[in-house]
Amino acid sequence: MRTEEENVKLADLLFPSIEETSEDIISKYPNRNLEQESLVLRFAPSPTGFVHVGNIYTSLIDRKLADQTNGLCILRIEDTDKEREVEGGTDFLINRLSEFGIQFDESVHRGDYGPYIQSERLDIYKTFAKDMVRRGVAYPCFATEEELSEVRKKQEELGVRTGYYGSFAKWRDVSFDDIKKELEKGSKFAIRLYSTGTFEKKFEFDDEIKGRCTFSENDMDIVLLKSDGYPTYHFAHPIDDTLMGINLVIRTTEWFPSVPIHLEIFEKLNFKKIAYAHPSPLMKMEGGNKRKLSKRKDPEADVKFFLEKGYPVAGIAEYFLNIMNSNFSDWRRENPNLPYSDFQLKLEKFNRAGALFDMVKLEAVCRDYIARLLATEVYDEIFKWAQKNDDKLVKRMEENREYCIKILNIEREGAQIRKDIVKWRDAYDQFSIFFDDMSEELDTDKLPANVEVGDAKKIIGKFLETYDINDKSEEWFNKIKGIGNELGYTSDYKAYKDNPEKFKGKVGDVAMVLRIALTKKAKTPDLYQTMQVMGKERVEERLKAFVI
RNA sequence: GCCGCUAUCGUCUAACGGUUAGGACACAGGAUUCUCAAUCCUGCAAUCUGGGUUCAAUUCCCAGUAGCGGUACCA
Repeated sequence: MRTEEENVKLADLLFPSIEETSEDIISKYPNRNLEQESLVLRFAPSPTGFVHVGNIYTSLIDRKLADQTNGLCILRIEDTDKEREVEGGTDFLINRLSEFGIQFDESVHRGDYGPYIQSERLDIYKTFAKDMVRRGVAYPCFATEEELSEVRKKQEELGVRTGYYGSFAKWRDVSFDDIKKELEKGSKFAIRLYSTGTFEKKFEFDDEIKGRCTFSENDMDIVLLKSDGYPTYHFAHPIDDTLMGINLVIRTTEWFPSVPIHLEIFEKLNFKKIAYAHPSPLMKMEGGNKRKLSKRKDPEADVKFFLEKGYPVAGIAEYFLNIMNSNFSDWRRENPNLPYSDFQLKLEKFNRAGALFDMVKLEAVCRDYIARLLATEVYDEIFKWAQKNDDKLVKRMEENREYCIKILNIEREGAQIRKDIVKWRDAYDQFSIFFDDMSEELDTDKLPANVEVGDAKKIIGKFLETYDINDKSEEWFNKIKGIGNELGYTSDYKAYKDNPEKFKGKVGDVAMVLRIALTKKAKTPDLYQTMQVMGKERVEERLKAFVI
């Protein structure tokens, strides 16, 4: 047991270089001048050089809630684990986030409540740690890694909870002199919380997503400051979020069990508590079990996957919104033309279990999203994607802007909207039939089985004789019917169905011949529109080549 | 092991204690059509198990089971 005076002496002994007090620091972070309902949120990732889809999911919640309440969304870099840190990780992260349209009001290079990188805040944490030692609510611990794992082993054998608590907390009540002696030996120390909780005591707590929950009080003397001088998450979180004026902490459920620890630290720091919301992470089904989307096993866990393939970031956001608040899809149906930012996200509507990440549904949402766009907008998006992924495509699109827009506009304006673009990479399929150098080779096996190659050439020959680009759709089709009837391909489907043997085929076969002669493909958009977009010259050229 | 959270069609989910348990995606069939897509119609398909409470339970309570998370000088 140490006296109050001894604790004051101990604090100075432990942190001789820290001269500021915690009050000094707090005074540098004035209250934010915001409306009461405005939320100040923070997205606080570690710069590991990898951006997980879950990061996009979570940061979207932060950004959205801040926007909805005229609040602020802050980026804070949590680089306190030197083992996992990657060079350039922070810039990489910021760039990736911005590719997904996530911007921050305060970030590494901007804002008055920084620094926003934890490794630049070490003195702040030390100041608070010193203050806590002085007040006897924290203490130095000299236990080595080996000693700790031995204790853990013993605890496991005994069948009791593992951890540094109660009688297992060797350095908790050591005398000032003994600590001083250890210090003089040059031993490294961590600073631990002097917990006063009782594990047997339960308390209730309200989470903004999970609702009312029951916890045991924390009784672990968890590490606040590691022996390398860096804070643990448990310590940095209350300090940073308090100083930065955060009023709602959103973080995934892996933090949920640590709530009692954090609440106790808030108390010992004399800080006002901050509301929490713990959304569940995105899951994946494997062998009948759910698991978190894994960096190693799932390519789609890395946002690079979506960026490279060109999934529309707004579509991804809409899919996430769907998972967060399932009423989003109803809202979308009622408001097809509003941006998703108009949707009111509600924390209380979040699902409490983990949702499975469903690529099929994601693609359906992306498809619908793109279907709502104008051809020019689709062009712009594909172009932006190509600038990062395909120089040849950029060139092609620049040189053929109007042509490309016309292509993308096929079956887009009007009641019938094609939904065959899911991602920008699908542009290749859209463009390929319209550019000679992207075209496939002719494969006569694709012709309908009942049409001889000779007949096919006859069909095309006859078509060329009467082809007029100025024909309206109806006239155009009448000509095809006429050619068919002349050669024994009926346009009377009923008659054909009743007596197929009386005919060589039906008009559909004739149209198919034209389709293949023109595009080399059996599946294309509306043929009439396709020909209108291609233009007279290209159509005639391709058809003539087929006849030869 | 201990602590906590969760449990409705294959998936995401909706349902003041009273509903033929609703929708979306997927799937199957049909209509339409020059192919494909789109569109429209139809179909398939769910309250984890067992106890309570109640006139009445998907809903409230308890237990079990399962899944998830935590149990670090990682975040």
